[in-house]
Amino acid sequence: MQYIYDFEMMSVTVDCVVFGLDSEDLKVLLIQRDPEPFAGMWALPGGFIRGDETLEQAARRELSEETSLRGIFLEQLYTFGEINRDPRGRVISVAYYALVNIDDHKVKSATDARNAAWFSVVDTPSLAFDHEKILATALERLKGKVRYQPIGFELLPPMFTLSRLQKLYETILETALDKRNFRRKILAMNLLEETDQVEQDVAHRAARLYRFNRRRYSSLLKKGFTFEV
Amino acid sequence: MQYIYDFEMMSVTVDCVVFGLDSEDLKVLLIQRDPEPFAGMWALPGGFIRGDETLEQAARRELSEETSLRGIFLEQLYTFGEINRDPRGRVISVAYYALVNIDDHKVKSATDARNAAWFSVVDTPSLAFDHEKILATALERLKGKVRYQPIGFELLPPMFTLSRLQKLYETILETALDKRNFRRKILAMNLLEETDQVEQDVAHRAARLYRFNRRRYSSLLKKGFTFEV
DNA sequence: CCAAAAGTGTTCTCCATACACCCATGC
DNA sequence: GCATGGGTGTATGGAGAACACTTTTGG
Repeated sequence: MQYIYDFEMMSVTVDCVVFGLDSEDLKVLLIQRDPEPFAGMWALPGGFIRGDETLEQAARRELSEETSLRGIFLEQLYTFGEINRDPRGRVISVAYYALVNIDDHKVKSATDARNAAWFSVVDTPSLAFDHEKILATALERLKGKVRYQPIGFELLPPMFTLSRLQKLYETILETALDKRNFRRKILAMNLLEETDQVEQDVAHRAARLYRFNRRRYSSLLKKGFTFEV
Repeated sequence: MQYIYDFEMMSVTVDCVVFGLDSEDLKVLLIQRDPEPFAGMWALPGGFIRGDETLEQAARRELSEETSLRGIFLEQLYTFGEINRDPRGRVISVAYYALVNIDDHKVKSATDARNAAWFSVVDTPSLAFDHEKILATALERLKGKVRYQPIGFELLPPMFTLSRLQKLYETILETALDKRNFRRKILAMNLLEETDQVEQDVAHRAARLYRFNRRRYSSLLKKGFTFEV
């Protein structure tokens, strides 16, 4: 069977917006491009999709090759298809966004990338292609989604304090939250498990550590529960 | 500049899920395919993207060619890239969904399509390619989005009764709503303009017609207002 | 003992919900 | 005059928002 003509072919890439969170702010992982075009410039990790891999497989492969990240939260964001978004010709890009616990992932660069580094999302260098637009779209999506789905936990280690979680929402949503109200609301959802451990090496009273219970979330989902911060 | 190799090229299509609403239920617009593969089968309107058009332009062109629809609400849905989703080879599809006032659009078929027709979303024939999956994704998106953004109005004529609007939400969300509470809530948002007209040709008391005020919505948006049904 | 963050209850307001009857119109 | 949907108010309960002090720990 052959009904496709050469003139209908184009190139397709994936680009990944990887978010991380440290004690100061929300960060995005960028790589410094080695190949032309835009050699030397900062860009989102990504590359061409191969004929034998799905979109998500391509995104995971590129992440692994360019940043050594594996097994992380990854979700499709949007597909960008402006005609001149790539100087090499007509290239359509399927963008993904990813969330990682930044401490687990002190990244090392590899093929295609000279260098990889975390940048504060409020202070990024200028980016190759239309990657600034992709980043802006990803940020908007993250802000919208984090309130209604329990994806924020992907940015934290498995065990975390309630203050850390609150600060996460305050950072991403750019608002202040009331400590007592936040705790009451988040605990009332019954999605957090209290552990018997506390944070270590702090110069004040150590806070209790909690764990997000995915299992409980899926079962509540079926009963019509909706997460909301 | 030439850095792209032939082996990195693939075909890209757009497919459109067009929703309409009549007095009974939510409908989707399908076309009966003329060309192989899947000749004779029902499918979503769509086709190959050309080198000189953006994704949205391609979607609008295909809609216009295959269904004569123009100037309608259209938004990107998701990109489907399973390896064997198209028997002709590797084809990635960028899906869009559209909302139309079904009465304005008694569709006529044209090129590529033998026939176009509205089907109830709860009773569709089996579809070509992975179009059933695309339709399911679109339905899910519509259900999620209609509650938080005023897109439902796209399915209605410019002037409509409150009962019609309520029925719209009841149909899409598959729930019953309380008439008094619905009216109070929707009117309290201040997004509907009361007109001095009433519906015509009904065998009972004629209901007042309202109009959605887009202008007012954009200005409220800036003040942090969020629509919610 | 001081600095730093942890942890904890109550009040008030507002919004969502539940609920039933009379009215206007066409036939 | 009857069938059909249009149109309207009130009472209750629960959730969100505002708000400040004591406790624990390390240095």
